[in-house]
Amino acid sequence: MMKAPLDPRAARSREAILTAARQLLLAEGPAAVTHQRVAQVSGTGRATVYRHWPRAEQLLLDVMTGTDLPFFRAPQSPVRPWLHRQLRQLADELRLPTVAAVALTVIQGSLWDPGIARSRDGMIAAIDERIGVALVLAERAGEVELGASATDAAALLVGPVLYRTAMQSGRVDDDLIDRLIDRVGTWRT
Amino acid sequence: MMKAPLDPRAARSREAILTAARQLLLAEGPAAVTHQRVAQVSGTGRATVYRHWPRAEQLLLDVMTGTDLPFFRAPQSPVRPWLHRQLRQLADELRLPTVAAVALTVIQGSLWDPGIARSRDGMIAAIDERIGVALVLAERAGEVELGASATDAAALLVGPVLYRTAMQSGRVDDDLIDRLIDRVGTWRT
DNA sequence: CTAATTATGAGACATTTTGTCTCATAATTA
DNA sequence: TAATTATGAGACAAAATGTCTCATAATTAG
Repeated sequence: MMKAPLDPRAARSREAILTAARQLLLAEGPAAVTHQRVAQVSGTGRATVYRHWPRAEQLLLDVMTGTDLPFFRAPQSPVRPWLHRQLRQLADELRLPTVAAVALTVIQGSLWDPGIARSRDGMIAAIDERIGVALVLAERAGEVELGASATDAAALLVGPVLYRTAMQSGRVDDDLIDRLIDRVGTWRT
Repeated sequence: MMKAPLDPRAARSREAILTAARQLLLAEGPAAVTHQRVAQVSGTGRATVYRHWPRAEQLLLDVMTGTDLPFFRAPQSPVRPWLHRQLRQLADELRLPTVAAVALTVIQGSLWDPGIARSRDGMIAAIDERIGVALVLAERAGEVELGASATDAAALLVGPVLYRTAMQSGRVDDDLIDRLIDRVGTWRT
């Protein structure tokens, strides 16, 4: 990506606007992310918000894609404890209002907004692929014998975490994480 | 619940409004459920919509609670095939835009609207409890030896289905369902 | 250092939306 | 048949939306 050498004033405005929009999404939900309120909160002029993002929905999308969720990066051997740490981090972050708001807004927004749907597909594909890479790594090291494809494994691991945090609004304890990992294949250790 | 003997005109309006609101939620998302648009689509007067639901968010909530999801009702013995059928039905329904829209709007809306949060808690508690009843039934029949609590079992069963349909936007095949059921305990059959 | 460029905030402006009325009318009920 | 009541149409003020212009200040080019 070529980033055009941006005028520092524009960069400042852009950043202030994105921050305010994120703040509004957090506090009051996506419906609160309007040009007017973002202008108020960010301290910028209303026209400036319109200049940078003519449509509010695009701003919201940028807020969400801007908050990238760094999960399951850089697998380490042995894979099991690494996977446990990643799932723990995922569970912990999903309890943070910031992350939950972005994640659930992406999930729901994909139903009607193709742009958001693409964003979601990107995130999910990344997660699925990273989990796949990690599990293959574990299998090559003789650490596990896989019982599911990468996408199935991702569903088996992440699905329950999501359900527990977003639906049951409860904590994911380490026992549950262990149980999830157990059921993705047969571990030799 | 005492239902006040309602004027047929009011009942008709109410029904038309709810239908239109559901339709709008489906087609364009919760942001489209405004008094004005609902009035247009339903063919009722704008004032009538305001009379019945002074706040649009309340109307949206009624739309969602009105669409009740009849899952995991009335467990049958043997439990395993019944559980399989229920999960299949859940997966199939979650692929319907109607159900997905309501479900995901509830999930996301609970972050900011306490009323929606209560609604979600009710749904989830019902599902968890029904799954729990079914699994205890199976255990008493010697069909399975449980390896998880009711809420854990619900997360293990429903979580992956939700992740596969809502996030990976893919089909839940019967093999996956079997695998899910397998991992909720040790089955004797 | 100076001059040209450019993003900004303030605000004007027409348009649309929102929320609250009133009122004549038609459906319902007593 | 007469009284009640929900409705649609529309008036109305207030707020929000989207698009302008313009003077100003920050930035950049020369």
